[in-house]
Amino acid sequence: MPSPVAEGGVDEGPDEGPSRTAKSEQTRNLIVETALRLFRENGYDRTTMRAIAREAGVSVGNAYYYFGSKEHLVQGFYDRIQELHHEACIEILATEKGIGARLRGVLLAWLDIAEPYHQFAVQFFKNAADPTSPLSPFSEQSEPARAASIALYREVLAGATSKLDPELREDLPELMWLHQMVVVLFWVHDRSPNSANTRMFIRRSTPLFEKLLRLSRLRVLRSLTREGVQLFRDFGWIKGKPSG
Amino acid sequence: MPSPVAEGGVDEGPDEGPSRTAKSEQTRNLIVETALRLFRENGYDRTTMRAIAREAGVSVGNAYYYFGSKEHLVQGFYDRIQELHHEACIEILATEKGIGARLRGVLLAWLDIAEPYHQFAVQFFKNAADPTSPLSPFSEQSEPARAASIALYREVLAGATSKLDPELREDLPELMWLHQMVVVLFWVHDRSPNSANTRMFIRRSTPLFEKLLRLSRLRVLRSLTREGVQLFRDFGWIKGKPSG
DNA sequence: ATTCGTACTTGAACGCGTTCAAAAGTGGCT
DNA sequence: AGCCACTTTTGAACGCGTTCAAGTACGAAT
Repeated sequence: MPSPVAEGGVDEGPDEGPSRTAKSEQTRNLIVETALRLFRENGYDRTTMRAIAREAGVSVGNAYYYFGSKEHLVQGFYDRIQELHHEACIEILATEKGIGARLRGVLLAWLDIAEPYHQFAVQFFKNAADPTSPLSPFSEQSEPARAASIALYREVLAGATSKLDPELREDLPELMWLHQMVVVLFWVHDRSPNSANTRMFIRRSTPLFEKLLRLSRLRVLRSLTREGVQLFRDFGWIKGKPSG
Repeated sequence: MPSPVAEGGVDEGPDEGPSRTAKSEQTRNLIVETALRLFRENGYDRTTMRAIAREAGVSVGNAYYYFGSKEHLVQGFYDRIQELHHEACIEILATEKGIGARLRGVLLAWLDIAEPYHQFAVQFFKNAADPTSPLSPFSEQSEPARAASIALYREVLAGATSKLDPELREDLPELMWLHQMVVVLFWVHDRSPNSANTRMFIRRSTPLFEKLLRLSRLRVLRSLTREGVQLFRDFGWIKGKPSG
């Protein structure tokens, strides 16, 4: 499927791992597919690198040639989820028009897609808490995935009919992404069947969120809102210019 | 220092690990002290169980007799911090009277105490994100430490002179504990010298918190506040009765 | 003093993630 | 063909956390 690279052979690939010839791409995919299947079937901890290599028909060392560590295989999980989620959101955003409903739909869609990996997600979320890990959603390596996700929330906002504080509107997509990180944290801890609790949490918290947005336009709350947003900016959680 | 247990010899100790004779208590302490020292000096990852055992003058197996795993040694870190923090807070709470100042003092005191373990804290926070780990601050095993911490925030609130929504007041200590978890998460990610960013974050967010508390008494915000608090209750994050 | 039961201690061994020197494949050049 | 530089693949070996069958120490009972 992927067209072979026509360059001289220098490993100047923009992303991680060795250069991408057709052959190596094939092996690479074989390994990550096998790994994700085993993760789904047996969980992350019980899946050994030796088992992944055996099932894929390669040697352990070969897996490490393409992926720096067992954790790096999890990046495949990110990418897969991202892609499926984006597809699923297209039709949701085409139908729903209220900001609350759009947000709710997007979050619930994520849940549906991530559900098969629930038990395995516990392990992957350990990395998220480690700022030194390239797998942290805050890391530089995760920037593309993060940007794509924030762009999605920009669409959520763009198509919504509700009136909003224009100053807040600018920063909302990034705040919504942070909010999703909270939802994911909730989900990881959720042991109820089919993550019913997380779904209930989304259904109940999104109307509150909508109400909060409406109230933020009130005069009494204006200064609080601004100071709050400025705090987020100054610490680099969202991109707006610092107050300095 | 600890009085020997005078019982028949059945291992019915209320907390984890084997029974506590004077001898075993000594060995246990020796191991955890050595571990914490090495964690401080070399970080968590670079400290091996073999090194801990060697430095303590015992065998590896002996360390595992007292502590179920390397992670369990981290519980010693929790306990140590807890104790020092409580001591430090006594005089702070005796002098400061405003709710914002009290909260700020308590949080900054925690930072001062935890600072020597900063690099090691990254590792320990991985466990916090894992709900299946007994080391998670949300786990059953951490209940005593969590209760002690919440009691501290009850004191923070009790001695404060500010007027508050009485309904909110009841649940505030637990909400403040959740807030501290957020501060810790921030701190773990903070790479600035002497955690200056976290200190700045505390200094700027506590006044906002105070302002938010005052505003919560306004009529327009009442229903939002109630629904928000009820959400926290229904999902068991704080102890108030569910709305069922 | 001997025995007995329990508390404590040992260190070799296991399975894991990971590394690395060396082998095998691949394609362009003469 | 033969050589060369490079990419890809191999699997034994390393160090780690952890386990466990076997040992030792010690107070109480005989």
